[in-house]
Amino acid sequence: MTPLTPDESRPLSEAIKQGNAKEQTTLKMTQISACINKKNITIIVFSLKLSIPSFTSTTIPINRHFSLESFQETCPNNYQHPKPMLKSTSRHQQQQTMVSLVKSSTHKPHLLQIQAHLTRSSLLQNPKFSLLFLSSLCSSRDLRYARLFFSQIKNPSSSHYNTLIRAYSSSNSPKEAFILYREMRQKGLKPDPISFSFVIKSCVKFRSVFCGLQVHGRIIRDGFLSDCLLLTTLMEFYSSFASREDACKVFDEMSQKDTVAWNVLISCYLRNGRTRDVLMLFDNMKNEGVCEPDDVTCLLVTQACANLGALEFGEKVHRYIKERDYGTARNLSNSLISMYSRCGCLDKAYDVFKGIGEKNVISWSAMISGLAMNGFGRDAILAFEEMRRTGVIPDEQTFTGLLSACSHCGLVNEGMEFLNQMSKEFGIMPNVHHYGCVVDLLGRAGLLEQAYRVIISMKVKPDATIWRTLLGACRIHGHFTLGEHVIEHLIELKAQEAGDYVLLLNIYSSTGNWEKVSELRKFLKEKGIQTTPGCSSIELKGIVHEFIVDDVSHPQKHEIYNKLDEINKQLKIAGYVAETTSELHDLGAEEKANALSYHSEKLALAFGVLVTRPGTTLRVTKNLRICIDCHNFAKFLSGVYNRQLIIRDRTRFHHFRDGHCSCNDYW
DNA sequence: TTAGGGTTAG
Repeated sequence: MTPLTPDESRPLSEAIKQGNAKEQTTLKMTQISACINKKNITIIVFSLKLSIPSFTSTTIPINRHFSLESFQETCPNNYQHPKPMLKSTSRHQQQQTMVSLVKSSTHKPHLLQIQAHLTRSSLLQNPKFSLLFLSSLCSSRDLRYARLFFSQIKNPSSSHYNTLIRAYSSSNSPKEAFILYREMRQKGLKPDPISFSFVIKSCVKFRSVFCGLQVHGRIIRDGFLSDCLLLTTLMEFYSSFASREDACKVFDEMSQKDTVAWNVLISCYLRNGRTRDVLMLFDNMKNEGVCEPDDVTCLLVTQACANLGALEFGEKVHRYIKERDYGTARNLSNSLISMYSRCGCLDKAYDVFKGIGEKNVISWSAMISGLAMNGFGRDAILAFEEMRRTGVIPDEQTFTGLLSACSHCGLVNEGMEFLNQMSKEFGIMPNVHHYGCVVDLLGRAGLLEQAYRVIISMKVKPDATIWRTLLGACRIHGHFTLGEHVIEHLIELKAQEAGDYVLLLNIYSSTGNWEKVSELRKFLKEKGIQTTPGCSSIELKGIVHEFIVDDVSHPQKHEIYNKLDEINKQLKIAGYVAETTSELHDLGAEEKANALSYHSEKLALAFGVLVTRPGTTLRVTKNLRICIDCHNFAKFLSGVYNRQLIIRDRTRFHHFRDGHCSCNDYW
């Protein structure tokens, strides 16, 4: 006999049921529920034999040993034939039992019986009890009973409304919360700050800026602007509607900003693409000393570092995590794996991975994706096999990582095998991301027709990204007829972007089709389509420097351009020849070479060479795909200037060392 | 026993 703990409430009712065969027969027509609070356990036997609800209950202190005998001892008379206890027990006990019963019962007929009984009895007229009962009903997933019960209450108080509003705000019909809020105001009842925050939350959930703004106005009029928690909810509301400025305004107006408020602000910046500012906010928090960053802050900032490829800052956050003893949190570790992988720092990602005691599917998938994006496709597959051996079940994202591993390393057969395996063995239907990897895999391998057939035959609707992937493959293999065809699909989806036309231009120019080039350029000019400027960032000593094509904004611009000229000369001596096919203009060879010189990644690299010593690692992140010329440039630079280079572009990592690229090839 | 806010960990 062992003492009971709250976790054992369910096994307890099972234990009673399984007592012995005789007991089972006796209990066949009854439902047994057990309800536990800090001190006691209440066991309720609910009988279905009688036409009106009848039950008996007993309460045992939690520290006492439980057995079927002790249960029978405490209620010897009622055990076998539960009698309607509502007639014989005190009112308080009745209420207690009813509430316990509702809380532990998920059986609909019971709820209906209880409610029918309540409607007949006088219990409903007691506002305190009706509130209790309403809140019990609200804990059920199905709010229809709560709504029905609510409609039977003659004069619902604001507490009644608040209870129901709270339940609806996190339900599948959040709009009901707003409707109830309006109704209560019409009746002259005033919501308090707590119910306001539920209403705001529901506006976020049913995506209505208009309703949310109305509520904000009312909050101002009712004078609740000093409530820090309510204002945090409002910040989240503005943040979720991409109104970063409004969220900031609310933040500034807060008299007391706690860590959660800072976290909401950081999450707002992260969500709205102001990633670099997230790092600044983290520093502000630490330096101002008012609010110490917590584990959630670290999680958010880690993601920002991953997006930026800001390794040094990420390491700083990692140190902070260790200092504050957050290191054992698996979500943080998993996020760190992703951060280090996305910064091209696989050994550190692996260190974090090794340190996780119990690795879950997310830990494994993060590691697999990390290996994949850094060009270690075979190791990603080995990791997957190891994961299977440890008994972890793969999910959708595990296969995304695996398939991208195959596409990065040109493992066509393996990739097709995994695509087959995922649905057959694991029952996971390939989604658009999985197909995207397969299209990329086939496309890069030159199997363009097969890639096209995959898109046409897949069960999910092809999105713009998947067409764009195929367009990229057309660019590699100079297949302009299929490229034109793909653009048509993108136009059909109304998703064609400037970058897509640039790819098509690249296809035309790489095949020397200058007539088509000028035709398309004319078209772009007429339509006013602006191409996205290339942008590269490099992190040095914890500071992220950004460069755009032909950038002249950097304070050290003269030194950078001089350095770039010097590098160009040196690389030419080493055998570097400017590759011009990806350039848009139909220029002379000399002009082309000049036009290529100031791509943003070259500026970032020149700056890196300028301020570091030989032997260092330079990490560059680019928003678009790196062009073949810059790829060559980097390859030569890594040898001539003795720098290890890790360039992350829109699709993958490129590692360069001693004049070689880890992929051994541009693609 | 009406009872609040932030993390899409990959």
